[in-house]
Amino acid sequence: MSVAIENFVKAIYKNGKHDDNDTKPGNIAKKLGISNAAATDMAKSLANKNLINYEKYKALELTEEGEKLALKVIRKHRLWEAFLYKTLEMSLHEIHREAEFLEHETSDFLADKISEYLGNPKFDPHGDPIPNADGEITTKDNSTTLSKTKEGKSYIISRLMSDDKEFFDFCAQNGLKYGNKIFVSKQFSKNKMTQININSNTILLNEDFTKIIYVNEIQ
Amino acid sequence: MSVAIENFVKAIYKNGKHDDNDTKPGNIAKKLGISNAAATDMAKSLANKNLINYEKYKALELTEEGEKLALKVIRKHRLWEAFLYKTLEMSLHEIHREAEFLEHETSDFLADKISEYLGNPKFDPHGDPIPNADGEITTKDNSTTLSKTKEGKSYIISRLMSDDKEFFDFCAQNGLKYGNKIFVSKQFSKNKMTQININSNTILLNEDFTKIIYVNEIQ
DNA sequence: AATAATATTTAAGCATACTTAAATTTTAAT
DNA sequence: ATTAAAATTTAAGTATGCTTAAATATTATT
Ligand SMILES: [Mn+2]
Ligand SMILES: [Mn+2]
Ligand SMILES: [Mn+2]
Ligand SMILES: [Mn+2]
Repeated sequence: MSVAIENFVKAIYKNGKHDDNDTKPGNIAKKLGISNAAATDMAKSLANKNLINYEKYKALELTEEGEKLALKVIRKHRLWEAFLYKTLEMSLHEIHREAEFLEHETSDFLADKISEYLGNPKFDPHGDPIPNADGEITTKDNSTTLSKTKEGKSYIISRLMSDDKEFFDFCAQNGLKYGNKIFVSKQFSKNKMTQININSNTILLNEDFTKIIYVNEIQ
Repeated sequence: MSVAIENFVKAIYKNGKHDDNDTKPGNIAKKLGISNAAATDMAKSLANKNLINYEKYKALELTEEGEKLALKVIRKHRLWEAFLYKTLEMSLHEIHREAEFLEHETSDFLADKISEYLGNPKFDPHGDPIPNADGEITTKDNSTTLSKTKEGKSYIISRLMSDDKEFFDFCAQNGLKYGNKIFVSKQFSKNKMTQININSNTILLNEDFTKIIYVNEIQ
């Protein structure tokens, strides 16, 4: 399958996960930076290949086969991120940028080799789950966003959901990293801002960031 | 530059190295598995982009710019081979197969990271030289093929020039590896077969193999 | 030097993945 | 329920990178 097709089914899969964002052609088009007309064309072509179900004017739905392909691409993406992060010590932003291309030129064989080398990790360096070779994700996810946490509790960072360089730079500078511990000292004005303590520093985060940082409460 | 273009200039560069194989469209076409007509089309298009000089019915010649691009692709290819060979312990055949695709989706930044990780190696696991970031190859190559060696002398393997799985499998099984030492015990019938000793085994190689195994004499 | 064989180029056509502009349908607002 | 706004689809067209078949030029053979 071509790069265009792989990016397309991946975009449908990701948009489909969060029902706020839907999978109508226009949204996929926006995500991929192509015209709406191109998205409609591609939708028809993918329906022909049995990768999606397409009904005029309706949201796009992946078939089982389509979802499998999407998960394969996502698996390769996240394995690359984990591999480059570990071996070459690249930043969260850099690994994502490279993985976006490498994901399409990686044999299943190589993906498995990388996975094995890393000890078959279940999560990538952003905390995103890595599908296994059969396209299954073992997501027992009971994490919440930082914006929903309670004052006076401690949490472990479980996921940094973004692909923005500025955000990742900020995280790196302030020790906001997958697996690190933070303490929520105050929630301001109906959770529009969150004050946390980390590494004996106090930092104040606004909603833009607290909504993409996922955490698990420490019992 | 597209994958098609990168493979094309790389093929011209490689065919141009050994004047037995020339760089006329037909030979490039054969190497890439495309029609002669497609090769002519591409030649015109590359001339337009100033990557080659094209004159009807003549051999194709890379411009300085074209050669730079070819060397960049070759650099990435060989860095990938070295990186995968080291980290994932893949075979010579496997690393080549993967590198053939990865070479086109690797930023200069990532290539430099890989190079640095490996200690800026000058040769890949086949013994092929790796161009540096400026596209320079430091090839002070005084190696000869095994077919030209003399009885009773010892040599170090410096290069395995092939992309054939059977050959590499044979090499792996018999300790024929970049950097390993061999002793030439006999040359048969005008060097059509060569008998060598390696790891206390005696093996007899015919010309198909002795012409793609390069060695340096041990003084 | 003429002829046959081989290689290259031209021509016409196709699939993919895009574009913009116009037509149509859906959705939202009055 | 009409109407206006927004999204989707259709239509027409483009660039890339291929194909096969025919025309043309080069190279090899006699
Ligand atoms: Mn990513
Ligand atoms: Mn991608
Ligand atoms: Mn190789
Ligand atoms: Mn290649």
